[in-house]
Amino acid sequence: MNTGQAKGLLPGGGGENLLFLTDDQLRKGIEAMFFAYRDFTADPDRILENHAYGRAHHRALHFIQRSPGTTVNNLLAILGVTKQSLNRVLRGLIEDGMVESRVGRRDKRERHLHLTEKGAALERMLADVQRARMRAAYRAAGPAAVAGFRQVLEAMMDPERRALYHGIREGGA
Amino acid sequence: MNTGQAKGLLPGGGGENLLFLTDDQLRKGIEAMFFAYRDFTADPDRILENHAYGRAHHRALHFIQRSPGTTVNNLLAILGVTKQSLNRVLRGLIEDGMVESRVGRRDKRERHLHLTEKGAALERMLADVQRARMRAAYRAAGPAAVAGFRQVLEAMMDPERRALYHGIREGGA
DNA sequence: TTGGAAAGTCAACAAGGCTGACTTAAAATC
DNA sequence: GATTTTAAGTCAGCCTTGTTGACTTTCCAA
Repeated sequence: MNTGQAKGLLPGGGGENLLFLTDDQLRKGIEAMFFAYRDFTADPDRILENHAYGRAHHRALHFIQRSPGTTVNNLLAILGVTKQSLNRVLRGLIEDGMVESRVGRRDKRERHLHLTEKGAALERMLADVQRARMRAAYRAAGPAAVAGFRQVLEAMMDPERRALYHGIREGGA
Repeated sequence: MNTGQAKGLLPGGGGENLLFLTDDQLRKGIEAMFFAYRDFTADPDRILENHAYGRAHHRALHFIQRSPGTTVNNLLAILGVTKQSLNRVLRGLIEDGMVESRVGRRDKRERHLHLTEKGAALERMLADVQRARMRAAYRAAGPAAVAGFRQVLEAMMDPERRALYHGIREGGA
């Protein structure tokens, strides 16, 4: 790699300034992702510690809240982990009375996942602190910056993941 | 939480449109971070597998490349892990001839870290694929979006981390 | 009736975090 | 000069969360 693009201006190009594509700018973006992601997860992590849960539990709670009645297979696709890995997490949440697993009505092989009152309360706590940080960042940066933020993140996703990102719905038996 | 802000428009406010601060918009941002970060790390991860290394090794290589001659303590602060955790990773990289650890000239307690030729080559491979994804995303989104992307990520960082993000330099001897 | 899909389980393993305790060497301070 | 502090490194043990592989149960659908 290290294509000519890194130089900034394309000599005969359309005249657009391509300085934002230099290796240095790209590196700053990469480091920003690394640093920001750490702090992005830090607030929920602190709450999870008190409950003997980890980030994996948070993710499960989030997407069950987001799509109540979602099936295990569905969740598997969203989270991108193995059945065994998800099952361990889910088992804990169900045992602790955070998540309810209901046998499907149409297809009895499926299990539809729902948050209990208790689970919804925990999810709300986690979402609140994470949204608080996000809201502060959004407010500080302003609407135009937020639009750009979302655009770049979306462009960074693989096409299949982008489809997931847009099309989380299903569930609901 | 769930302050009135989530409603969108402040009735008596300055007239600015605050729809970008709704809980729904914030949730989309949170999910975008989750999905994008996965794919952001996926390309280097594939390369690392072939070398029996993990993400932790990548991070070490990146920041040593970025600040040649940096000390262990310095790297510790940047990565935000324990000495024991970093040491395990660093030991592997040194044994494999990827990283060189030189006793400090001024302060002989310090060890200054440098990439070897071999280490630099691996780091270049990792950086190349990660930059390629970043470049494609930047190009697709355009310079204005990129500026917003960086602004929001920076606003998401804790102040101390933001200082680190800006002020990685030191090292050098 | 049979094949395949959805879910769940057991076992074993690895990466990469963590804590706590302790050593060595060298610098800094009293 | 003696003492304290700092930088680095090490050993041991633990946890979470990911992995593979093998196997079962249930049930839908061809």
